[in-house]
Amino acid sequence: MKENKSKYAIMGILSLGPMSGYDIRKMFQKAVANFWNESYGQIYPLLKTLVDEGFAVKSIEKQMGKPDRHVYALTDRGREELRQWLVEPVESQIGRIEIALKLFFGQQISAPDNIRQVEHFRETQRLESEELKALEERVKEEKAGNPNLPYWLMTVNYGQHVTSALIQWCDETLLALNKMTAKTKKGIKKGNKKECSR
Amino acid sequence: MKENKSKYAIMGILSLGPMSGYDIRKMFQKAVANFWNESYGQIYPLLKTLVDEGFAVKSIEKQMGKPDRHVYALTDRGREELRQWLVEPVESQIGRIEIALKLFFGQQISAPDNIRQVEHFRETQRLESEELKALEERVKEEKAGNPNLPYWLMTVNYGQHVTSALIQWCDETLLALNKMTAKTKKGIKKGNKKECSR
DNA sequence: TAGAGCATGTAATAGGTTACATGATTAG
DNA sequence: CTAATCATGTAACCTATTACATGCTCTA
Repeated sequence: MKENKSKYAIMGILSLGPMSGYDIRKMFQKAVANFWNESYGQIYPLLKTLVDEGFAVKSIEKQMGKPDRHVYALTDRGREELRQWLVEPVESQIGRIEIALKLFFGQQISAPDNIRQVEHFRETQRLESEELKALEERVKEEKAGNPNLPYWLMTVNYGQHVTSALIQWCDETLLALNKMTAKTKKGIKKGNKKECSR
Repeated sequence: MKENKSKYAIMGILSLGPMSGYDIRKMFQKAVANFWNESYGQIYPLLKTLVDEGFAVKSIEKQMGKPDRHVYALTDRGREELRQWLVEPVESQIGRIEIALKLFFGQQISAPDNIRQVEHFRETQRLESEELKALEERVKEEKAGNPNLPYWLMTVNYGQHVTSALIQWCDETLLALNKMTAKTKKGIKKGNKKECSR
């Protein structure tokens, strides 16, 4: 069980059509950037091993003025290997969530510092949410009729569900943090009712 | 910006009190397992560097029958270093979400295979959700009065928001996948109305 | 003329898991 | 008697990012 996920990610991209390493990178960045990424340092060496294993074939396209394109295409064996991975159930992966880790140690810093932290996180999620909305529109337009479209929209929807859940969590958490500061301040100075509405 | 997160994670655990590497591992497993993890292979070498950098001090507790405990405690400098990290805003990290990647390539496999995949994922989230509920109860009971408690509950809440959002996403996605198969089958045999309610 | 885009790749480094090595005690 | 728990640590290995090296063309 030492499966290399990057290998399958690259094979998956190649299943959409023959591509160069450069193209693959661009694909990662524009289509799946919100849940996956691969760098050249992974892509180029892995393309070589895919060829060695018989999962892909390479052909060279000469271009004028631009460097040659090394175009890779999945073989039948490669497609079969990919399918086998796709049907294998995903096992739960414990991601590293930095905001949660920092908040877990929140007692070490002041309440306003924690609030600042959560507010900043909320903003990143709001931006992400907007990007996903834009991506949804773009992909619906550009890929109308493409048989992959329904699946692609499901992955966008995944991100949308997560971001809105996190924004909600931020709001709840900010409320709780504000209550904590309010309690602390009450003993020092009362009548200090700052706006807590949201 | 080559910050080693594991280092800060370990310092954070040490901020809760002096501990051995063994204790630290246990802490990760029982308190933050749903969003962070560290293996011995990381913990022991990093504890050594923490001492070298002056962020922790080591003392040895002898025990009878059991191996010695190497107990580490944060120094003032260590606590300061930790605080500096805690207030630094988290930058968005693009996690690798395997279920989304597989679904992105869903066209390569059959609709029932995709359904099986999402149903399995849903089940992992349901289990996770139950574990979080149990963790919440346990921590509320065991850590009543502990000043860390409110922060710890916020991190549990994070997980709860995410899991319920994902369960909802699974239901939506399963509905869409079922519609897709229904459409495909309509042309072949009609009157075959399998239950799609949920 | 500077910088972005096209296009390939490698090397150094960092980050992380797993297996291994050791060995006593205790609970089932 | 077996397995788990206590307890430390290292070595081999895998995975991943970043910086580097090269060099042409097109646009601002």
